[in-house]
Amino acid sequence: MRHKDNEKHRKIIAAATKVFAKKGFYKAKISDIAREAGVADGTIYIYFSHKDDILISLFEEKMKEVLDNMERQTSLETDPFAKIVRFAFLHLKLIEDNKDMAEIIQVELRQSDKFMKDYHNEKFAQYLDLIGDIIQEGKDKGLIREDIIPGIAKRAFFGALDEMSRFWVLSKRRTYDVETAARQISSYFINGIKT
Amino acid sequence: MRHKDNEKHRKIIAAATKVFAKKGFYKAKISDIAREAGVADGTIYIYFSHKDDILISLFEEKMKEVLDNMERQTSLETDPFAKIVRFAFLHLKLIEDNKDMAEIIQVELRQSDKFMKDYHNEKFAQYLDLIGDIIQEGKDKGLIREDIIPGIAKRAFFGALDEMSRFWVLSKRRTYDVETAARQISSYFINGIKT
Amino acid sequence: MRHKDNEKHRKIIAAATKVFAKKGFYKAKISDIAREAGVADGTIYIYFSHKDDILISLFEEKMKEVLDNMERQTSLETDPFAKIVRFAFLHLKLIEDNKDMAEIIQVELRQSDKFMKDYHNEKFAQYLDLIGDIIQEGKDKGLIREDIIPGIAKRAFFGALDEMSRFWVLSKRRTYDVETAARQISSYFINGIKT
Amino acid sequence: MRHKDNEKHRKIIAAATKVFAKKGFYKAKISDIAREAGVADGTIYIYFSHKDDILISLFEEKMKEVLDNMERQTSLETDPFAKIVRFAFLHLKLIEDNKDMAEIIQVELRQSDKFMKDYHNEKFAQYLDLIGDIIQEGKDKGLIREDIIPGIAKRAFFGALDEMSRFWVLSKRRTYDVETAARQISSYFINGIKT
DNA sequence: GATGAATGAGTATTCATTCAT
DNA sequence: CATGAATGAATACTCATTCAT
Repeated sequence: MRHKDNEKHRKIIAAATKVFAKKGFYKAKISDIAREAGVADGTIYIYFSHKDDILISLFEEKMKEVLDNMERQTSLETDPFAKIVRFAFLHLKLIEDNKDMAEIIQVELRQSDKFMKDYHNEKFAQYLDLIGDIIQEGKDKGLIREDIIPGIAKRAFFGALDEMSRFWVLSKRRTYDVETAARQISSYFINGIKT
Repeated sequence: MRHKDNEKHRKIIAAATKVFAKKGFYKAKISDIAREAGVADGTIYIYFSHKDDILISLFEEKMKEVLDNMERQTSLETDPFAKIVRFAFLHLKLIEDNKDMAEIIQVELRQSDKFMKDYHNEKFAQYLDLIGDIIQEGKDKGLIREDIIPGIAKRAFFGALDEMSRFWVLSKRRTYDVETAARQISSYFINGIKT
Repeated sequence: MRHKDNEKHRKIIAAATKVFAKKGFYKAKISDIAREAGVADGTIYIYFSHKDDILISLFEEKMKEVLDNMERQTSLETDPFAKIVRFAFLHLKLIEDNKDMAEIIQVELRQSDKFMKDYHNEKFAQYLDLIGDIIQEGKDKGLIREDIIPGIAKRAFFGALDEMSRFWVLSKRRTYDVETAARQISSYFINGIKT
Repeated sequence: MRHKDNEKHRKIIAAATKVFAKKGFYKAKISDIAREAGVADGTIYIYFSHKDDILISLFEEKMKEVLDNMERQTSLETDPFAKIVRFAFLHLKLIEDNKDMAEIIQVELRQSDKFMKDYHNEKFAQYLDLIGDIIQEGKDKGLIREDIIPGIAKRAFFGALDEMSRFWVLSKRRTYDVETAARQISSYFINGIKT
């Protein structure tokens, strides 16, 4: 009955996304998620072993999707700078289109013990490395200054985008439009590191 | 008995800083903090009305200190770009010198309901505005491009620094030294926005 | 699983009756009641929302039973004076047969905030009105003096019986037998108000 | 410094009367009483050894006064029935004039462990015996029926008055005036027991 | 697989009482 | 005597997790 399994699993993840975003991880009760998903409390433990697991699964599934998508999209461009511009736009667009998810990643995820302590955040490292690879490519092509350290630069660029999205998530409104913010931030970065 | 009051208050804040950083806000028990501070559980409630209050007090006191210090230090420079370099260095140095505090601000603070919901984070806005004011000054002096939007740029710069410090806090090691990171990040930013 | 529900509910009420009578409302711990009922502490909160709710439920259930019984029994007599004699006897007999319950109603019930403040004691008013109605009936039939005020008389009669039972409850012994006390008290009252 | 002692003692008793009546014994905090009395918390423990002691002292002092007064007043009458009428009136008048005190005696006193368990309520027994003595006197004079049992009759009469005052205390209003209630209740009783 | 009643460990907060000043 | 800061024992209630049906 594989089909049915996936169906329940999906419904629980969807319900948890809603409930975590609304109440926060610690305040969200398993029974809230169960009610929202239309299943019994105990059913959740057939698909997830702990409360933390729901949060982590939710994060991993979404991150896999995001990673795949971002990889595909940036590879459509050949110019490293064009890749950077596209990355900025897609990242901020993603936040805009997935407010609940964004709030969970920005705020709630950090409240899970298991996530913060036991979980080596590989997916996030891969996401950062997408930027690192673009920068390295730029350096190889002589487009980016030799003294730029990719390990710092990728974090600086990601941090700039992330702070923008944190602002949007917490202020519950978008002061600047996605395109403007993406263009500004990628322009600082590109001008900042180009040869 | 004013002296004694401040003494206890200080000891509790210091103990809480340690315990929150080690265990996280939700997992930290009042009795842990009391033991660490060398007082009885009940004594904590003479100085703070709730568990949340300890966290918020801790944040406000530190932020006031940081703000005052950062304001004083940046005003020693006259060139806006020199101010930016100094800001980056001081910010990262501060994180390095206050690991516990940094971890609390990065991670734990967001777990306090009262903090996230009822508290308008004025101190943080003022901190960001220190950067915003430098950028505006640079634009006024013709050193920074006219099209740069300070509301986005200040967040991009802060975010770049913050992501670097988050990396340090979470990885529990400093891969790059403070001076290198500060120089890199401020160079991206300055080159990125200068005329 | 309706049967099981009622079973647990009943067991908790029975345990609470015992514990409240022995220790008093404030001193009775939820865990005492749980142990006595043979359930976990948390189980109590499946059936009752607060500690006060146990006390109030306990009171209401017993009062309903008492009221129904008293109404049925007094209606078996046609003579108002015979009704009064029977009321006195049944009231004191009830106390004798339900020492724990009587002590709770006499003493503990008043320690519940919710009971004293938010709860309009309708059941007790109905109980008093059983006496009031008998007196009115007696007046209508010309058996009781015209100047008798039912609102005072019903309280005087109930108070006389209640003081007797308070004495029994607090002294932990019955100095006079139920029948003697009932006959004495109803005789004072009947002779006192008859035409 | 005897005079000063009595002064503080008196102030604390007065404050406690107010606070117990308003909040109830369990909810009244020592610090509430201290504030109301204008002394420090610790000062209360110079004059009383426990919280219960305040309640018990308060009760004893008032009862002594009441007993003395009631004894003096009833001895002014020679006719036992006139004594009964006067007793009823004085008792209800006392309640009316000392609402706070009455509420404490009716309700709060029973919340003190020490009072209910360790304290043999001698003063109250003496108060009841005032009625018992009057009834015995009436029997000796041939005014009251031989079959009347004073131990039951005194409680019936006191209970009638007490229920009336409980009604007044709890309903926070006086539905009938003191004189009417006293006349009614003593008339039931006198007619009920006279030869 | 699904249910949901039952479990019981876990903790912030209160407040009577003490005692150094 | 008076103070009031400090103490720390005491407890109702929550909720993740289990397991008999």
